[in-house]
Amino acid sequence: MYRSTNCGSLRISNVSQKVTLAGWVQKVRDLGSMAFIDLRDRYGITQLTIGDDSSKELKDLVSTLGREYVISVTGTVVERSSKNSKIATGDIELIVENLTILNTSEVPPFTIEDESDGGDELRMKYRYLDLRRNPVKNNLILRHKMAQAIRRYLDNQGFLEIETPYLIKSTPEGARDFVVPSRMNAGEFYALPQSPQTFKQLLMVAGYDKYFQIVRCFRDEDLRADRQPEFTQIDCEMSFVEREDILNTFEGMAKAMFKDVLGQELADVDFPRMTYADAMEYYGCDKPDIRFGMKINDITEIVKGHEFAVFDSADYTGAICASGAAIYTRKQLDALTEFVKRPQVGAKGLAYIRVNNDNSVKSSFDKFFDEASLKAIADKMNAKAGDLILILSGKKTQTLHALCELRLLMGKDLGLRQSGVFAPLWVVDFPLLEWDEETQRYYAMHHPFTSPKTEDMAMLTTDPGNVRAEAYDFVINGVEVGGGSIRIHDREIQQQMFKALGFTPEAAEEQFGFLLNAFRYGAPPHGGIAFGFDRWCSMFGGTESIRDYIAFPKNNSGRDVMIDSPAPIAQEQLKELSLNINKI
RNA sequence: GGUUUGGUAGUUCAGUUGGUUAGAAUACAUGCCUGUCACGCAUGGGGUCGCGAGUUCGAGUCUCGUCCAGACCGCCA
Repeated sequence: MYRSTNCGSLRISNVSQKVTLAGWVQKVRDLGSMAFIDLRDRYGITQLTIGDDSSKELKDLVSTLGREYVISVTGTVVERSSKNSKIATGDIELIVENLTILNTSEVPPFTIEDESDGGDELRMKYRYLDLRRNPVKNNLILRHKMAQAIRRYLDNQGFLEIETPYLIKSTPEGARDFVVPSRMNAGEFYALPQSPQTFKQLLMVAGYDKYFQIVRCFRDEDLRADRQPEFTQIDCEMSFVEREDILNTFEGMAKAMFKDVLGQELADVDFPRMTYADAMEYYGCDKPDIRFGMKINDITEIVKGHEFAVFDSADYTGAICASGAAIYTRKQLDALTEFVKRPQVGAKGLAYIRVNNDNSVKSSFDKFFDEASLKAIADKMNAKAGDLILILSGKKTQTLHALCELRLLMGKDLGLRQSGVFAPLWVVDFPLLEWDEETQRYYAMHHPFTSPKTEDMAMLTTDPGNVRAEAYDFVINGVEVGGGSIRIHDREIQQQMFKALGFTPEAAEEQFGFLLNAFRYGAPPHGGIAFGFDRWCSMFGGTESIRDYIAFPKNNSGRDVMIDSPAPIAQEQLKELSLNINKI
């Protein structure tokens, strides 16, 4: 027998029991005639004690132990004379009577402790060692709990978990596909799904009116801290529903997660709703962090006419009011200016009005504005003594984007974006289409199966750019956690939609004929939502990188540095697949 | 594709204006140590300064190229 219990379970009530433990040697503290071993497994750490009355054989064996050796020990549980309150088993220790080395270990390349000395790359290369560490292990436990909470909730609501295929067909819309060559069909390729979108809609046609799946999805796009080429979605779809039914169902799921996983009771809280238009106007982006206010004010008109060319010539001037930031020094303001001028943010410069404690005002453009005019701006923005108004000017879209970034930075600076505080939000009424300058055509903002809002339907042919979609995003703390829509279930409208997207009827038929066909046979009204599971985990776990919540993630370049993939394949394999590599 | 930061001992890092034998901590090894739990003390080994070229009497340090890694922009229906 390797073990009778685990390293996290023994307590004072187990004293005098004879037990067998197995695990990894975390640390040996050899004091000469006696020694202590911290034995670790998934469940915790138990201290093993080799007393001065132990046999020479046992002491010699202990002296050969190194970090991460796998051992099995038998002994008696005793109460410690000096207890350790830092670990759950700290009241007891095991007096070792018998010790077996099950396997040795080389010295690991980094310390396997909560605060490891290993850098990211090294920990990824030896991920199986990294996974032994508590912080990573706890993240995977959190992920497991979340998956269980989701399945419990959706099962209770009558949802069926149904698997959909991974080997499907490439489509030109959306992200780049990962493709898989077919050996039996030379020159033809499967694509890995970016999402099971069309399949879940077909399940609705088939009458499975409540479907979900915790499913891997694939997108061949550049990575980020919160983006992996393969990631997991909580994919859901329902029939005979309107938007409200979906939002209510999944608000319920979110609340169940908050309760089951974080112990936060939100049953009586209604998640706020915000239109896309308002989100853009007041927060400069479609996924606002509403843990704090600091809304964007449009001051384009009231700052014109003071002979200040920057404002007078601007398409748009917007401002935010940072409470209590009037104390910012010249150096800090310069740093903010540098921040907004970075190409990623894209502003030309930064103007400010400081409302001093005596209510006098001072601005970076005093030359053009008298005190009364500055006060008028401050009043419009409800600025109080001690506040700092930050102003950006330029083209509306870019300026709002820059204001959004600036607002988030100020929120962080002023401590308004606390971890552990969660501000969920529904953003609704997204535009249906997005104009692309480069290709001179419309693209579906969500996807081509999204239903226009009924009242905007008529504009689909006359003014497609202003059609709103029955689409919604679920946002927590400025992170897009999920998104979905009511789908088109009418063949005619779906064809109109493809037409608006520039598909010829033939192309639409070739790409999505199976769906259009299905719509001939009694497709019910339906809609759904998909949540980024990895992101939601990292949100609840309190970190920004989703890599910490994936057992074996890929690095910035899409590589798995542990197994060293992707990798070339053998000439014979290429031949079997009828492929020639033509490296440019 | 672009912006930016970094690459020096097993690991995390320091390294001045270009100047003698490249340091610290930790890890590791050996010895001592009876209550440790970041054990302590002593001793010791350990370096292609990412790679290549250039400038120079002399390059870890400066220049160019290149590779790798991180963050961000584009991209991600």
